[in-house]
Amino acid sequence: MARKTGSHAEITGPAIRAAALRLFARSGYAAVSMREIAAEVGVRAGALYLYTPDKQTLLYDMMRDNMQRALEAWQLAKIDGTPMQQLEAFVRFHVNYHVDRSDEIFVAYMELRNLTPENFEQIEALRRDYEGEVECILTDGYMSGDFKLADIRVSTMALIAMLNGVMTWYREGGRLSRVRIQQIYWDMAKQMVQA
Amino acid sequence: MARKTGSHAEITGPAIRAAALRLFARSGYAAVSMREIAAEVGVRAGALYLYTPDKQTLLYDMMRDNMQRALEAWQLAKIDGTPMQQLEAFVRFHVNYHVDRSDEIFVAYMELRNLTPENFEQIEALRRDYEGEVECILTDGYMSGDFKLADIRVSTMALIAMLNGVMTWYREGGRLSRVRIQQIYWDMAKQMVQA
DNA sequence: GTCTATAATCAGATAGAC
DNA sequence: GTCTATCTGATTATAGAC
Repeated sequence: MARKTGSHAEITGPAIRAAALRLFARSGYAAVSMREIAAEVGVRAGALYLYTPDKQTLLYDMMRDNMQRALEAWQLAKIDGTPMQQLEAFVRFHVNYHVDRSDEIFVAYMELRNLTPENFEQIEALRRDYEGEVECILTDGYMSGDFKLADIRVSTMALIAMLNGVMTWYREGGRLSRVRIQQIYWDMAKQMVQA
Repeated sequence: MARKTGSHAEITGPAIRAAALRLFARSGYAAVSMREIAAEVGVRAGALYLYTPDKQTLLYDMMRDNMQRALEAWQLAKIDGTPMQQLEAFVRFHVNYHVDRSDEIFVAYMELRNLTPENFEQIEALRRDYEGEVECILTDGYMSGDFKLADIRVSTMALIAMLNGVMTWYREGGRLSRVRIQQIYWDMAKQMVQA
């Protein structure tokens, strides 16, 4: 990995973000030093500051980009249709996205408390946008009588929490295929909301 | 809080554990210094080492005690009966316990990666014991035909993840009473497993 | 049992050479 | 664009006074 002096802006920038993501996901933001990130990339710690003003901004930019990417991906995946069809699209999207990008999602959930108050507000707003998408679907289904829910807000939190669980246990090449896992979670979600 | 020299072993020990729990829950193990814990208790950092050999052991002892306390509490709360009755007892216990001791549970989930490998193994074993209790109930219900589950293992993870969600949003004095929250989660859990 | 003082190390971040 | 060297301050943990 070690490398001599030279210009590699195009690869070093993304490499830093990738290394930081991997290390933050594994050990947590506070436990990872700038020197560790640099070593993973193959540069010295000082070189990192050509790409980020400080460690906090490195975390914040990463989380903001990840949340925005997730929101954009959902905007592309969402469909028109009945509340039940919309919910199925969401469950399948969410499970798939969490399996594909578990480090990003893991950091987005675990490192909220390591953001400065101002940065936290920004990320929290994006997170609420994402939650709002689910709450809209559940509200539509509740109003139309398609869903039976004791409490829309709690159901939203419960559904998301249930689905998020997949990222804590899923490992590539495990017992269950991605499609099978999608199907299992969709079966459970359907039962949770059914009228 | 500040206090002069004197002997207060009976109160300082518990005070350290309480302060560490609160601070670890709020900011994370790696982001909390021994000085911060000491300041919260009203002593100097050196005094902490009369009560713990090091910071890692402080975390490990706390997590082990918390997991064991949770397991013991469940042993007292669990009942005989049909799988459905046993599941109801578990859901109500779990939600109640998470609401009552959210800091303990939060630390137990968030700080696993800050344990040394040996300590992690111990805590992980206790966590698996707890999960095993749920998996047993679901297996019984599946075998008897009371529950309809696509995959017992995934259902176990999904149920626990869904219930754990309560600790991320519940706040004392909020919109919903504890009994109401128990009921809502039990309704959702029941729908998730119903045949 | 707690304090003060300190050792030893490591953190984030910057300056200037190449 | 990266490195070496360094600044400044914080960290865990210990030793010895009281």
